[in-house]
Amino acid sequence: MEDVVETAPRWLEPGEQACWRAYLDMTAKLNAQLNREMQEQSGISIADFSVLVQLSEHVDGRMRVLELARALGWEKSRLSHQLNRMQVRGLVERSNCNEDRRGAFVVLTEDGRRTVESAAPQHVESVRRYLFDQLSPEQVAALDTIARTVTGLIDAGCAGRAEPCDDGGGPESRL
Amino acid sequence: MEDVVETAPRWLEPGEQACWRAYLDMTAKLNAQLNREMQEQSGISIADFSVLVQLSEHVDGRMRVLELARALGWEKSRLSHQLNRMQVRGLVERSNCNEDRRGAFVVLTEDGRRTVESAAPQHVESVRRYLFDQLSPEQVAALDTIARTVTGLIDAGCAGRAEPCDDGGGPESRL
DNA sequence: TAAGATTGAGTGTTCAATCTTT
DNA sequence: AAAGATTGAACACTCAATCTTA
Repeated sequence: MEDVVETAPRWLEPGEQACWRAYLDMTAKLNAQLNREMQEQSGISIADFSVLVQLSEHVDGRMRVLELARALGWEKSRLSHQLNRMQVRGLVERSNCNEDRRGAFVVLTEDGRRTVESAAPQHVESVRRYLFDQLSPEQVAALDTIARTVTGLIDAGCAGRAEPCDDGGGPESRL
Repeated sequence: MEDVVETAPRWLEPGEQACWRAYLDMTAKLNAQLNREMQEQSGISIADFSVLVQLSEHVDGRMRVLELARALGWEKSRLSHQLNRMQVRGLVERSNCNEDRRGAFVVLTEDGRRTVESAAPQHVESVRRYLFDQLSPEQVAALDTIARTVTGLIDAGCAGRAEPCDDGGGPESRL
């Protein structure tokens, strides 16, 4: 009756299982910790900081919204909401784009620039303390490789929308 | 005059910088992708799933709220809100604890059990596809070591801070 | 019609305050 | 008072719908 192909699930190996739990734990706690410290030290969130960093790395602290969204890898609506909150707090301003009236610019305010310049060194200290001070060069290289592999795979499958291409799960990987 | 200890900020090395950006990118995208697939395939979020998995690993699918919070490493208020939403959707129920009237039990419903049992194999497939199928055993080991190092450090420092630093998670669990 | 961007509703997360029982 | 748990408000993220200009 049940013609459903009910393949016996391939669970993770014990080592993989442990690694996955450890990974989840690390990302959750590191993220929470960095956010907490950023909030305490500079009064902004990591998301705020990410936006400010991008802007501060551009001439005049000025960027097109879509350009910013792409640089951050964020959805445009997320960025729009984020910019609203930041605008209310005086960290950024918006201005019109004359070449393409559909578009808009985001501009760093003086306050925004001061904030990011004070937050950056402290944030680097945190990242160093929790991560890079703890890792050997080999571990840094390994983490970098892993991260690029995973990100590359997701980016490749996400061409436009979800529905990842199921390749049958064979050992033939794109790498 | 020089009361302000203005140490020149020690920026990250280029390699560290690249690694950090790659790491942020990976965690954001992997998390988003896994959530998307879970939602599409099983109609629940990763957070829902985590709760269901914990409950399903206990006798009678029954746990004290605080026990559950510790197992997940979540703040109690976050869990409480989460349980409210899940209760509305019929995935869990609450019941009183007779030994300690302050406490409460969370219980898996039939629907909750069916949901987690159907979601688990698919989720494992996703995790395998995006992570473990891509990594060598050495990379898995490296990631595990890195994760434990970082988590351990944060847990150690968190003495005066947040809630529980749990680990020692179940030896025999699926995720 | 499509591109650039914003809005609103629904959902998730955090912090502080609250309530009950020990 | 402390422990177990819930609540409300503020903030953050996602999806779909919308608005304006190209």
